[in-house]
Amino acid sequence: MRLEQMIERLKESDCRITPQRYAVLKVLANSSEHPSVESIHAKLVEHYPTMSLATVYKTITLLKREGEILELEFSDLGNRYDGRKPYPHPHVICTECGKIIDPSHLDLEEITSKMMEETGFKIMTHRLDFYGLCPNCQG
Amino acid sequence: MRLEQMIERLKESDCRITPQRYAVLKVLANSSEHPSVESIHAKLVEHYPTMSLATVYKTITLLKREGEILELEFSDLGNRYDGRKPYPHPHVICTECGKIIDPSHLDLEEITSKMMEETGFKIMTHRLDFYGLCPNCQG
DNA sequence: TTTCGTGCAAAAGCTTTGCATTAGC
DNA sequence: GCTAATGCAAAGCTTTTGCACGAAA
Repeated sequence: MRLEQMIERLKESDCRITPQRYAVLKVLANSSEHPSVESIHAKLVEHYPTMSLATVYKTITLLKREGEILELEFSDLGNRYDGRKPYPHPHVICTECGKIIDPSHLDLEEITSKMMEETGFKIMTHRLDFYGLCPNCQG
Repeated sequence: MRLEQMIERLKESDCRITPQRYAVLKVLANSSEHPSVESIHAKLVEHYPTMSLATVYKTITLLKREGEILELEFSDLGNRYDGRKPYPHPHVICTECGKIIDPSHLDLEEITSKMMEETGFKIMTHRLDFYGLCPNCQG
């Protein structure tokens, strides 16, 4: 399961599993709504009143370095995180309410090969986002 | 040509074409390297010593509202802008030197339709970025 | 016991805003 | 002349950093 995988990876890199880190990992492993740093922190402060924003940021930096989290950068919505599927996959984003969902996987292998051929780049990863209105916001 | 198109659009929206705006538009219309606000400003200060960063930001906000510019959000590289092709198109980005190029157009029509069917979203636009090493940075 | 992590507050970027001055139209 | 745009400085956000204290192994 995701939580165990994350913990395993951090231990392999000689990181300590503190209660704070465990809590952040747990939220990331169990959230499908692509939370922000702010929302992770808000959720945790209820149970760990001293939990600081800096610790959430530091844990996320750590997970990014370990490749255990996917960062989605948005200048409007702020950065959002996907701890369940830390590999590139498409997202569908509502420009009205900020909802982000994962549609079924799309295979971009072939397109990626074509891009490498055409540009000479050695492509390592990609990002594919669709923007529009979710069913609720189409009123 | 792009510059004239931008000017036309701003005039239609009753915006004044000041020397400062004209200068920003000119840079955006003629740059293929997807400049940042900072680099646009740096280029212009040489000729217009009083040109302020705020004015560049305000002009870009205006162009975004008018749909005459494409904003590419990156938390590492900072936001970058494409004034030549203000519609969605793929980008190939070097993670080493920050170079951004436009490969030939890819048709995502069919994929977009599939996404709409699957998710119920009304998709208006998209973003597709490939990340890797450009030929120069592969040493 | 030694090293690493936490949490506070301060700093750092980047972008936006308020407001008096200046300049299009 | 009326109204909008400029440019400065200040404010706002998000994210990072420094450092003393506390906790993990």
